[in-house]
Amino acid sequence: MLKHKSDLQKNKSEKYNKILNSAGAVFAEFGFHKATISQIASKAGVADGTLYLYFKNKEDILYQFVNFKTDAFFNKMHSAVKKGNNAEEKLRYLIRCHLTEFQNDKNMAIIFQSEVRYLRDIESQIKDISKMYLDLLSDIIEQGQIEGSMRQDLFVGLVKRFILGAVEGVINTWVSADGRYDLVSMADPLVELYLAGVKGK
Amino acid sequence: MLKHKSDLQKNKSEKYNKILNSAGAVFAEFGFHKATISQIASKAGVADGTLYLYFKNKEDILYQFVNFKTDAFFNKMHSAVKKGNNAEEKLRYLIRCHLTEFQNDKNMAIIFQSEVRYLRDIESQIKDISKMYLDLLSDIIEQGQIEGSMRQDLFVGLVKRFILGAVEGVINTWVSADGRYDLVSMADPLVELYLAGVKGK
DNA sequence: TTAAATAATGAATTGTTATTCATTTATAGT
DNA sequence: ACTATAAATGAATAACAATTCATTATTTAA
Repeated sequence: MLKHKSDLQKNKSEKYNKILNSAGAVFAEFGFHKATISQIASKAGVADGTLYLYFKNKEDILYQFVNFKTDAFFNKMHSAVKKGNNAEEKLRYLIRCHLTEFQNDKNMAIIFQSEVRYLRDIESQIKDISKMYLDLLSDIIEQGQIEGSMRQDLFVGLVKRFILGAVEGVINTWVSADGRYDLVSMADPLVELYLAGVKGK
Repeated sequence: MLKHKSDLQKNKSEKYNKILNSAGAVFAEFGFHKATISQIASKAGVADGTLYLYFKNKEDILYQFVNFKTDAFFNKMHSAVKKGNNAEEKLRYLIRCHLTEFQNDKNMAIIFQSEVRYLRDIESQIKDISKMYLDLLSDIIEQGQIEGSMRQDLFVGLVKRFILGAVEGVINTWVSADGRYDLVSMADPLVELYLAGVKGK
């Protein structure tokens, strides 16, 4: 019966996901290089060899993890941005969404923030997080300029990196503090800083 | 004669520095983990075993490199800040100095920006770059608030991370682009963004 | 000039861990 | 129940690279 097949698919995919999540946890805790296949396998409750039925090699596990998370992340980001009726709102929703997603998935946050080096090395195959993010920001800023809510004299190429860098700085601090405070509450103050800057009246 | 001794010192220290610089280049190119002792040794023109006369182990090489660079970097940063007569000027000199130093020492820039993960792991022994930097920023912001050139309602803890994050974002982009454009020219526009934000009049 | 003493060498050793694969276990269809 | 197919196992292998150390070269000082 069909049931069999779909059960099988489901199990396969369940094991695949189990491994992927375990890997996420182990990579986040020890870093890609210090993480071992045995650690991941044992956290997933399978034998070492089993990982090689689902993944080409260790690097492929990281690769799949990041691509999977990136996809989900960007779907949410796009939805969030769509909710805004103008550039300012879009920016606000974008930053709130970013911080919310990272706060809700600390393993992802740690891996995205700390495995920069390794991700750069495989970046050609990997969905490029920064690129997609920066593109979103470009659109928002350009819209803001058209609307008049953002300055005409901004150099978009710099502003977008400025914005992304600052969010990442805030996330890094949160990661360093082991996620012990509420990251999402930083969103609005952060956006306010982007908009108004630090200069006195 | 004394000459002998000082020559010896000099040679020793020359070889030590040769290895350190070679290591910097190799770490920057391949990343700490993929860099091998043989690569470093051969770039320094010595035998593999020689590294162990000057350094405890591979990790110690990175450790010495980062500490050495950090010291030099912060001396420059402190001098730069001192040149400013008010908070705004100090901030401007700080950012200019940061970008200048990183532009002039790309290996250092790459290692500081990309080996986050590894540096975090040994951070207890290592001079903490972020901490020192954030402290400098705190002082500047607080001074700005006293002077009235910076808003009273700023949450300094957030603002300083915001500023550091944004510079690092700009540096990361430059590193990704393989240092092909002038990083220092970003300093003034960046400071202008910190101060005035992106909001339209 | 020569004998300590010091520095440098690089092949051999060691340790680690990713990956393989012969074997075992589970599943599906008849 | 039985066979064929698929999935899982984990001990054995392979690959790699850090570290060591017996040996060689260089420097020092009398």
